[in-house]
Amino acid sequence: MATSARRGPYFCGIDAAMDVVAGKWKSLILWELHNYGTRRFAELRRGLPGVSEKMLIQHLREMEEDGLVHREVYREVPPKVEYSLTEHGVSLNAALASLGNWGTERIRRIGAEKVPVDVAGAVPR
Amino acid sequence: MATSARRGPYFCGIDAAMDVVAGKWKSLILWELHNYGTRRFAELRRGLPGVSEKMLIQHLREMEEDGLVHREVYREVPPKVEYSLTEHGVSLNAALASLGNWGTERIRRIGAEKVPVDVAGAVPR
DNA sequence: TCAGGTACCCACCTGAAAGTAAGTAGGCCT
DNA sequence: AGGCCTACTTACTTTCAGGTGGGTACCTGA
Repeated sequence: MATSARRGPYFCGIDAAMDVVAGKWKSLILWELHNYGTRRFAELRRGLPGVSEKMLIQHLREMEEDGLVHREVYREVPPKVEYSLTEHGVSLNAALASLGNWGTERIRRIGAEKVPVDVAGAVPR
Repeated sequence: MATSARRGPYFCGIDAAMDVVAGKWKSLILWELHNYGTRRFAELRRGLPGVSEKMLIQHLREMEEDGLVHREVYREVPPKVEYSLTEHGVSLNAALASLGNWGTERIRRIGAEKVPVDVAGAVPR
């Protein structure tokens, strides 16, 4: 995979969507950016407990290539970079909502443990 | 992972749902079973071009453990096993619909290639 | 008689995803 | 003077999903 954009061929729409959200942290990044609107690199890192810098960067770059995430660089010292969702990122997040509901229901059903991620003002899904 | 049921801990609902659909062929299996209602092992294998027997079995077993798929064994010779979706499998499939639409839109947008899988009477999503 | 169908199980191998740990460059705080 | 902050990059290692190719037991049709 490296850094090149994933581009099929796909069996179906699910396949194409999964290709873009596949990655240990991508749906969480989407969720985090959705909740905060815009986040700096270090904020995201702190918001996703357990993510490594390498994986966070890699996922963000891929999501940028896939047109889900916008990356705004401020040429300052110390460096400042802000990430936010693009229109496509927002719509993908919306499309994930029903899946999130299903998953929440499953967690309740099987009584799985849930990692508490305190996202201020976030509505659990 | 092996064959044990995945059971978190999860960050959120998306996480829990992804855990269950993660796997190269799972969403296709869901789709296939949804279209045909009930399918035998060899029918599924032929319906998913490229899948190996090992992966198909492995995925079916995991989906059975996760309560998505029902496995009906007919003690005959030659052996006959029928797979179908459970209530949870059906609802998961429904929850995947909006994601499928998003993916289809993405395929159109980036002009990705689509592997033609001819599922008789199937509505592409 | 022997290939081909049924639904699997098993051991081994590979490639890609993810983890680990280090380095970079300039500024701020103590 | 030394450590921490920013946002990364690079190299090396580990892990594991998935692929490959074999075997099982029984029956059917050529």
